[in-house]
Amino acid sequence: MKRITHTTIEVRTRMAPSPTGMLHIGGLRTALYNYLFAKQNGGDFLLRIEDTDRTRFVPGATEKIYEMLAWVKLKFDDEPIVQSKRLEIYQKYAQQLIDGGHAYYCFCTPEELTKMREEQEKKKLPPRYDGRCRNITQNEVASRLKSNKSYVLRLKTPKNQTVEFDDVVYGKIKVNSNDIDDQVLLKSDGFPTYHLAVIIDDHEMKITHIMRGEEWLPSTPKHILLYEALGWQSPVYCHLPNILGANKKKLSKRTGDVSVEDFKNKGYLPEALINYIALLGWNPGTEQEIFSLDQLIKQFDINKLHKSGAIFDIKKLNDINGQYIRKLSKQKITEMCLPYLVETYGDALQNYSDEYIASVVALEQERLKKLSDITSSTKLFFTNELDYDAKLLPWKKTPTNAKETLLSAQTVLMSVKKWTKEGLEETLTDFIFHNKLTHGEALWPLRVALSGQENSPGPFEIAAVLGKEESLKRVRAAIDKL
RNA sequence: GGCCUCAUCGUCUAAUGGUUAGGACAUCAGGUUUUCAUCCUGAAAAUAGGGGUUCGAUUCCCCUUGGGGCUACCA
Repeated sequence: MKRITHTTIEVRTRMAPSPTGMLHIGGLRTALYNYLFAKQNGGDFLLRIEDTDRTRFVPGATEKIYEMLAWVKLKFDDEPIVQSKRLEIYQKYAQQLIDGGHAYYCFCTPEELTKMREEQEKKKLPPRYDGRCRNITQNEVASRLKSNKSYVLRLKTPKNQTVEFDDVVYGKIKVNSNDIDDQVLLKSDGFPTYHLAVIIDDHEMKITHIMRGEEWLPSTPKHILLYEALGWQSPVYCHLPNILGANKKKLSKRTGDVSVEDFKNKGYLPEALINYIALLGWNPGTEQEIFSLDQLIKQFDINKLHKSGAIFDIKKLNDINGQYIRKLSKQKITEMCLPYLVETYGDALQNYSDEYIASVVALEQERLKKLSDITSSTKLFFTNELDYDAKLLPWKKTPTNAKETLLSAQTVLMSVKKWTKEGLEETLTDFIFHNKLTHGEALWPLRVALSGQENSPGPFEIAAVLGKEESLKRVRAAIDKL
């Protein structure tokens, strides 16, 4: 296996998405590893938009990719390369391949090709181009071109030759060239296929290390052949195992959220997402699990990349995201939760002060797995009327005392001078002590009275946020229910 | 089908010839003088199977099984 030790040349990596949809988690991790490796070696991380398939092009997708990269703070160097603007370059090298006898014109129609494959399938042969256009004479080619026949360019795969390369994660890989198809290089619309474009661009961009998904592993021998045909030195290959869904298949829309934007919208922090996906296929070998981007740059080790695919586990992401959320300052977390609150409560939010909203958010901070959770747990703070079942009020251990304790608690509350969490706690524990009550029988009904919920923050916290008037109003309403 | 490839708790993983196979998430139990959450403690939980090599295999080799990827004028 190829081990990357120190690099004497400048490291240049790239991310090469195709604008056919949203940037997804797998693509982000590939980008991250490329970024980390480049940056830890003081190199460049480049971006290339692979838009050679006009039929799958999605308007706006490129912009989304930029937006998501910016969100996770993965900065790329230089201007992005856009493949659709480089057709002459691909055509120039394609000609070079033809001249060198490494590529040939193929005039087969799509119908012919389907028919060919059907026959191969019937005979249980591997579906592959049978090379029928391989030996068309130059004169014949010239005359067909003159009559404007539609054509593609195919790789002239050498026969019975071993193609081998050394992958950083998978080690030595050998393939017999007989198993390599005569891949189409230039499509009939004049656009290159991935295989042609990728080697030309990587060469011209001076990419030194290619880290890409393992789905490219089988086509790498084709790329090696092309590098040899053009007389170029091939970069270092480093194929990354796929990120898997719960079904152990490549993560896809069917397994749940895969687009980075979905995670952003749900309130995952970019730092947490980056932290988590960095761990999907790599770890430093220590017990550290929380990493900033800078720490990842320092500690990432291309030689410690795993071979097998990791299942994306939302529970673990939630845990890490929760840890990041808990570290946020009160001001920051409030800012970040505000859009979700506005979306849920709309204009009603106008009735509450900034301080009030901030203290509500602060109360929920340690409970949040993701920012969007803020909406479901804060209803009790943004309503005038609590709607709950009176059966919730009595404490399970002393169910008969609810009304009585609430009544006396009410009296005590009315006398509280320092209406703060601490003040309330002091007064009420005092009250509990003097009346020989247990905490549960006094605090459970009070907490339910204030929250209307089975689960909520504690009564002191809620009352402090709500204020004296609203708190007493709720206690009175609870007493009326009993 | 063919080619490539992978295999440690449910999940992410540590341990590359000698460990009671470690950690984290999730789960369960207990504690933190009310619930939830946080925090703390504890429990249960894995080397796919079979052959070798070796004094000794999670670790090296082979086979089997199982999984994944690719097999387009898509990337």
